[in-house]
Amino acid sequence: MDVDPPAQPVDELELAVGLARIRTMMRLLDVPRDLSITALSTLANLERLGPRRLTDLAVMEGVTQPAMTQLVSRLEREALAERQPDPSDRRVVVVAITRHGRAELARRRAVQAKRLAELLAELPQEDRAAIAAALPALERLTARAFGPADPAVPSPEVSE
Amino acid sequence: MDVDPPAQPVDELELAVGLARIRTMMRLLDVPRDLSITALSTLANLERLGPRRLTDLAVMEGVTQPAMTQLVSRLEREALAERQPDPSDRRVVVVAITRHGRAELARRRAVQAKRLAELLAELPQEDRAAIAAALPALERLTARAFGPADPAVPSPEVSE
DNA sequence: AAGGCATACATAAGCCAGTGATATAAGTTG
DNA sequence: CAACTTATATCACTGGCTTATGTATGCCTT
Repeated sequence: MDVDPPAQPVDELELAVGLARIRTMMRLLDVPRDLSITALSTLANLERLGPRRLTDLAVMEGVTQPAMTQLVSRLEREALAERQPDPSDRRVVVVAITRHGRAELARRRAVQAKRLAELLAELPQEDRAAIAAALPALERLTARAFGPADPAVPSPEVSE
Repeated sequence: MDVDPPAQPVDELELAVGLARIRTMMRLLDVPRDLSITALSTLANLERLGPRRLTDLAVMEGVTQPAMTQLVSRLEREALAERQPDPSDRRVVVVAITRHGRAELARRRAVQAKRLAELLAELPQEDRAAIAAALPALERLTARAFGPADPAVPSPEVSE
C-alpha cells in the first residue's frame, strides 16, 4: 500500500505535549482575567461563527447547558453578548456577540499579541518562519476539533 | 512581485488567535478532567524540570501560594506528587512528581495523542508536515514564556 | 385538536479550586 | 537574641462549574 509515504509522521505524543504547553503559556499570557476561560472562548466562537443557540454553545465549550445559561447571563450583564429570540422557535435563545464584545476581544488579543511578539523576537528567524508557515495548518486542525460547525452565517454585523 | 518578503513577519495577532484556539481545543481534547488544569500543568512542569519548591511552582503556574499549597496536597493525596524536605532549609517544601504521576501524565497524553491523530488524519499531508516542522519552534517559544527556568536537575528519577 | 412526549432554556443547591488575610515556623542580621 | 524576612499552612470567602429539577414551547399521534 503506497498510502502516503509519511513525509513527517508527526509524532502525536510530542504534539500533545507541545500543544498542552501552548495551553499553559496562553493561560499565563492572558491579561488578569476578569473573564473566565470559557467566557472568552465562547465570545471568540461567537465572533468567528456568528450567533448560536445557547445549547450549541454549551456543547462547543464542553460545559453543561446550565453553565452556559449562567455564562450568557454574565456576558449579557457586561454587554459583551446578547440574547435574541428565534422567531421560528420560541423556546430558543440565540446568543450573539455585541460590538462591545468584539472590542473586548480585540483589546485582549492586542495585549497577548504584544507579549507574543516579545517572545517571538527572541527566537531565531527560522523558528518564526516555521511558526508562521504552520499557522494555517493549525487553524484547520482546530477547526476539526470543534466538529462540523454549522457553517451558518458568519454574521459580520450584529446589533448593539 | 513574486519576491516573498525575506522574512515571514508572523502576524502576532493572528498567532494570538490561533494559539487561543489551540488552548480551547486542548481543553476539549482533555480526558474528562478529574484533575484541574493547573494540577496537570504543574505535574507536567515537575516532570519536565524536576523537583521544585512550592512557591516557585505557584509563580510558574500564575496562582497564589495558598492555592499551590492546596493543589500539592491534592496531588499528594492522589499519590501523583510528594513533598520532600529540604535539608538545607527546613522551611522549604520541595515537590516532586512520583512514578505514578508520570504514569498518569503518560496515560492522558496517550488519549490526547490518539484524538489528535484522528484530527491530523483529516488534514492534507502538507498541513501535517507544516505542523511537524513547527513543533520545535513552538517548543522554544513556550520555553521562553516560562521564563528563565532554573536549569536545575531534570531529575530523571524520583522516589515514589 | 388534545394528550403525551421531547426539546430548549432557567432555576436551585452544592462543590471545588481559586483569592486575600493571617498564622506558624525557620532562617538571617545587627 | 530581638527584630525582620522568608516559606508554607490555615481560614473565610467567592466564582464558576456540576446535577437535579422546573417551566414553556414544539411536535406527533390518534
